[in-house]
Amino acid sequence: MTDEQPSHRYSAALAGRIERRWQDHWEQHGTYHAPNPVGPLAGPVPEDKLFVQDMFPYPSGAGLHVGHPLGFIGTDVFARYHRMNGRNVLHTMGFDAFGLPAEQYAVSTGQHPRKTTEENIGNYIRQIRRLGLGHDERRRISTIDPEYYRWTQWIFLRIFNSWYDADAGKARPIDELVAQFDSGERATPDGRAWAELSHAERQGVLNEHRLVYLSDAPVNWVPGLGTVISNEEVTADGRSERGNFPVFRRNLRQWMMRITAYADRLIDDLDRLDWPDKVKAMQRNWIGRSNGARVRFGVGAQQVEVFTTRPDTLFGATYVVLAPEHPLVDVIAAAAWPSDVDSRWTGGAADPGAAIAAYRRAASLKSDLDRQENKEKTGVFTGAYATNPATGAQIPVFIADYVLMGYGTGAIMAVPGQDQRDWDFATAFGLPVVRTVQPTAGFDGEAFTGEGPAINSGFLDGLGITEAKARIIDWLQEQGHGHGTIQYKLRDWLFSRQRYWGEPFPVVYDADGTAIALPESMLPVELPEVDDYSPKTFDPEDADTVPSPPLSRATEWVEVELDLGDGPKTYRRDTNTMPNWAGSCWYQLRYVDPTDGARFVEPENERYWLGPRSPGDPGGVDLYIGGVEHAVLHLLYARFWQKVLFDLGEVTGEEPYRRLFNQGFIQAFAYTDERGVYVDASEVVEKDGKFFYDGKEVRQEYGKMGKSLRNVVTPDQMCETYGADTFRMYEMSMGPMDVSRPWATKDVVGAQRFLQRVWRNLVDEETGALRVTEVEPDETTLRALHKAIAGVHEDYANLRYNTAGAKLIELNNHITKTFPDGAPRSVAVPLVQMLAPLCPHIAEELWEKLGGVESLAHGPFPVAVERYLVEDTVEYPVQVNGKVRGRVTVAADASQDEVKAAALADEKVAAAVGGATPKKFIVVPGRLVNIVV
RNA sequence: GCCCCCGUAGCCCAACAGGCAGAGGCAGCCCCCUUAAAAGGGGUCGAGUGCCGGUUCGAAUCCGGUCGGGGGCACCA
Repeated sequence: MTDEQPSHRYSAALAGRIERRWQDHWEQHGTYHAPNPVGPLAGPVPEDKLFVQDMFPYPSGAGLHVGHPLGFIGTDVFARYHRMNGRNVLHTMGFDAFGLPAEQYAVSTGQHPRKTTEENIGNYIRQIRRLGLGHDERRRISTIDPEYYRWTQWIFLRIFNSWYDADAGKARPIDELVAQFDSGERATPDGRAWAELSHAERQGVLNEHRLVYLSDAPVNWVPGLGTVISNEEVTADGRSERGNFPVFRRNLRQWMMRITAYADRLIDDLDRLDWPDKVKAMQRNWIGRSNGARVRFGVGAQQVEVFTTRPDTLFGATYVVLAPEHPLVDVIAAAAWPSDVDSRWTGGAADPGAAIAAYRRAASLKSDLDRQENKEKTGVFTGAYATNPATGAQIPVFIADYVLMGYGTGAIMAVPGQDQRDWDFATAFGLPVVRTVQPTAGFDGEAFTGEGPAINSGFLDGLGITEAKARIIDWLQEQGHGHGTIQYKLRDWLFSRQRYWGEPFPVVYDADGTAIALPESMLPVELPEVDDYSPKTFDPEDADTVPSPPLSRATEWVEVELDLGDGPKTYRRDTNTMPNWAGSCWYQLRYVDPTDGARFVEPENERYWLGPRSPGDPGGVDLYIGGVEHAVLHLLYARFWQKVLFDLGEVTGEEPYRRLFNQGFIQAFAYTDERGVYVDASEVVEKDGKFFYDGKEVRQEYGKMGKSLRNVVTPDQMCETYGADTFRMYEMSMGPMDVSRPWATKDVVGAQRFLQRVWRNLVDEETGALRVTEVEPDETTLRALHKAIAGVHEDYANLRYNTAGAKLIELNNHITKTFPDGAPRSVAVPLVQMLAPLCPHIAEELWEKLGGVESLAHGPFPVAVERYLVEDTVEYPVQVNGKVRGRVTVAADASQDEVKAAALADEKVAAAVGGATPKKFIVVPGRLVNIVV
């Protein structure tokens, strides 16, 4: 039983006592407080700083499972390593605490979401504190704190009061645009003088330029959630990421952020970031920049403009297709079919008008999912013909739902010879195919999309695709038929939600319905108390519903009398709230200056922690760790805000996160019984490769850790059973940080045994007394030690904690074997120091026992002595024709000839060579010898 | 369908820039301590790197193909 264990063995109970003690000590002494250059947190600051950040956690009511802290511990080890080496390290953690779960919980219980959210935060802090994370707890922030969201609102207003000057390539204050209109430097849309426009008219004009604007464009309406969502929150199959409800495109008046103005910079600046290629690729793909041309096709008196990335194929355009919703469809549609109309083109209708109406009706009944699953090409002829500007040919104009209104111009020129979709449509409708690129020999496919010389293309013939594109664009411009252009998939960011638990907009509407930004002095606009937190939700399938936000029912709050400069008047507040991403768009800036009441961040502090460090450096957090699931959403929005703030001179960094690292996921096995019901995974036992629960065989699955799979393991359980240091050591030993892997509780004991051995090498398990000796370690030990020091330095700096841990185990195993009477002090000390980033509590305890007076948090960290890293002698394996035949040991500085001589002198090698003259003699210095005969 | 990443002992993982396939942990096996037990101590076994081919004196590593797993995008003109 445990009471028979030596009383000072490093058990879970002892570890727990040590850990609590040091957690209290660190908190009381502010051990992890990082000084700022100026302001309330000012202190002496070394030039060498490091800002390490975890992705903003949402404080879920379920608490942490062992997968969550992987990244948190990873950043902590990195921060501790650098802190011990003398850098000023900023590491903390706050909470992204607005969001749907708290609101839904509030709806079902009637409790204020603030209450449950704060309780969850309290529990979260308790859990992460127990892990020994070295956070500067003065810098904890929470997005729901009015002192935080006042600045979220403030940034919103800065963006609202800005426009994008495409000529300057940056955002500028809206006043400067007003000045341009006022002076006549820039013409108003209808040519009237600025002074002649009414207030509402002026605001209407500015709305077209503001970086935040009100839009009536189609948005993603989710009746099942009662709110609209952004494009990024819609899944590939046209449903809401949250709740998996159907999404409908509806025209609703909503706030939009003009992120498209930054499309080029958001793509181009990816090259300046130290990010995983995968994430960069996802962002590039999402922004979707493609170079091409807009080409105008005459249709009667009208012009239909199409977008194409292959203007070089213009000579092969044999028909034109408009999206069914395209506004010109009704204008150009012929009154009657031509006499010889192909029966496949009419949809069985009597005339084009009827065919179009029927086709549109059918298309509107199809969900996005239907459209994607069924790739059979459908469409109807409009009865109209367009003129191909290159060939002069009259080509039919169709409508078809494979052309999307939302991309490009909503119209295409169809080139079946070079585009498979057009080929499919042409085949179904009996349309001609003209190849304009010579397919490679032996090509037997349909549309040819590869590289080749132009054919059937008049003055383009013989040119490669790139030259042909350039030539035709020049020609289109000369002839006035079109121009080269760049197209993006990225759309503006829908920025309003019909929810309660989010940041209110700092905007009111006057009697004309014009949006007016509140002055800074009126911030924060606080959330009002309401009786019912729920947005009105609807039948998820009912598209004909309109949002009804909870704030609209807070009538006393909505109707407000304010003096905005021209006397007290009644205004209406905006009843939307900001999306959940708003708070996380700028939180690294607030970590830097969490208590600043005068500014969102003091410029000097921003420059120190987040500014560029060298010419061309975009600035930003030095290491940002989180899951890859935010590759597009959060990371794109945050980059956008940062760039706006940079343009406006509010910050010096052009990018928020200089270096990004995606940690892997910890997954876990789950088990189902014969009914397919999940059973408690912790009760399952393995026998001969089969799994049993309660004596009955169960089936093993593998997946995310979660309540529904009944396979959750919590850090609390691990701390209880093994201690936080053991848990940290194990998580970091499981593999490289970026690799996903299965959780295995049974393996944790390995980490605990290691710490027990370290403890035992330094401390008498019976008495608790230090058993470190003053003996001088032998040469072999010193070599092992310094090799470990050199390796551990490199591993920590490169996030290779698994190998760093292995090197520490190796060194400790050496001590165990070599010094049964206790570790020599000169080895024990660096061992403890090197252990500290991974297992800070036990390291502090041992450091104190060794006589350390100051916490080990700020070092020292051992430095390897070069002399012990170079070997005196080297053992070379000697290969003959690639097979190892013998080994020779020579002096490390032996010349190649000496190595050769030694190799040939070896009996076994000589036998293998057999007296033949070597054809080749390879000596890889320090590595091996290979003799080719 | 297109793009990206990954396949090394029973399991999790190492291997600098191509150079003896093994650092570390779990499990297994043996021994010690123990009335007994293990979250104790000591020791030990174990793969030729998914498969096929190429380059090379030499390939886990580079190249081509193939199979398997994971992820992203998907009628974006």
